[in-house]
Amino acid sequence: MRPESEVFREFLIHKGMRSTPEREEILAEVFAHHDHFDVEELIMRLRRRGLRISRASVYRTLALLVESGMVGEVYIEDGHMHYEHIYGHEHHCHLRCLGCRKLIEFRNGSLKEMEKRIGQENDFEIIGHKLEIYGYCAACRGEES
Amino acid sequence: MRPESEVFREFLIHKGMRSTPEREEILAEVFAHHDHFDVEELIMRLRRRGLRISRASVYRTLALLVESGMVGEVYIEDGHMHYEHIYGHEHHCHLRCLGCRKLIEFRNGSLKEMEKRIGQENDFEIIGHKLEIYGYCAACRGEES
DNA sequence: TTGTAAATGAGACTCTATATCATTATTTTA
DNA sequence: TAAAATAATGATATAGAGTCTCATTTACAA
Ligand SMILES: [Mn+2]
Ligand SMILES: [Mn+2]
Ligand SMILES: [Zn+2]
Ligand SMILES: [Zn+2]
Repeated sequence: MRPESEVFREFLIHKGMRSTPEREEILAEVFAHHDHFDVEELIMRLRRRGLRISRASVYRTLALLVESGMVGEVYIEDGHMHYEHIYGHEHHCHLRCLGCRKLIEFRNGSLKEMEKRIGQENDFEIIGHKLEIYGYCAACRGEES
Repeated sequence: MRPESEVFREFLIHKGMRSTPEREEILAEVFAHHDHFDVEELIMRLRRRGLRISRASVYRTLALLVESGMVGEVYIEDGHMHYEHIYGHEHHCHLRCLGCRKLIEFRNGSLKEMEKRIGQENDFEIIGHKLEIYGYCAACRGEES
């Protein structure tokens, strides 16, 4: 698998855009952790590494990463957008606990077939999906009973 | 099936809250159309009916309707929340066209079984799900080729 | 009818995200 | 390499969604 930096640089060049230190640092930080982060958290992580990249550039670069398909948006009912890196990872969906708000990842092969069927039934060319299942995790069920 | 107003009133009473003309009018308007609306649109519809209900009350009442389960939140990448009435309707998911942004509803029986399996595999008590599939509708595919 | 607790409405406020624009950096061209 | 052209950055202003405050009004129950 080709390194993230290379793929991103190619994406930028293809769009007639430039590779900059800021963009490379943000990319590196985004791929340094596997979790669901928000912009504020990302800025903090960059700061901790001694980098003072402006909020505007962080927002702009995240938009580019999403457009490139290397980063995904995660909807968390929290008033602001969250993100996760995707490139190099198998597609997954999210289980959300309504008790502790924890987000659990799970893989789901059978959605592929379902997608195919739904596409045919609705005359739709399907590119992807977002599935979030919500309920209660083991820990939260235990506490209540 | 019991009328919306009755169900909502019961929900309010159960919470120690009061039934008010504003809440009833908002409820009625929400159930007057089957579509995916935002707060601004809802306020406009109320205005057209000669009602001047404050923005704050509309927001507050929508939150109650969502809490009651009669109304669902619809995530549209548009900078603000959208809603749809749910009570009295079979559960459905959304197909979104990346071309014209149209939102198509579809029903999906096989997700029930999938939910069951995923719940067992992840030790999760599943309450519900949100599935959005995105791709290109027939019209948008036609235009391009 | 009266008292009390809750809801409304106007507007201030918060917060996320975007737009603006002067300055700085990168890339191209000569 | 130097100069010109183009794009990106960062500081800050701005926009917009949604929440909060609080004085006034209303619903409900005693
Ligand atoms: Mn994830
Ligand atoms: Mn719908
Ligand atoms: Zn939990
Ligand atoms: Zn379309």
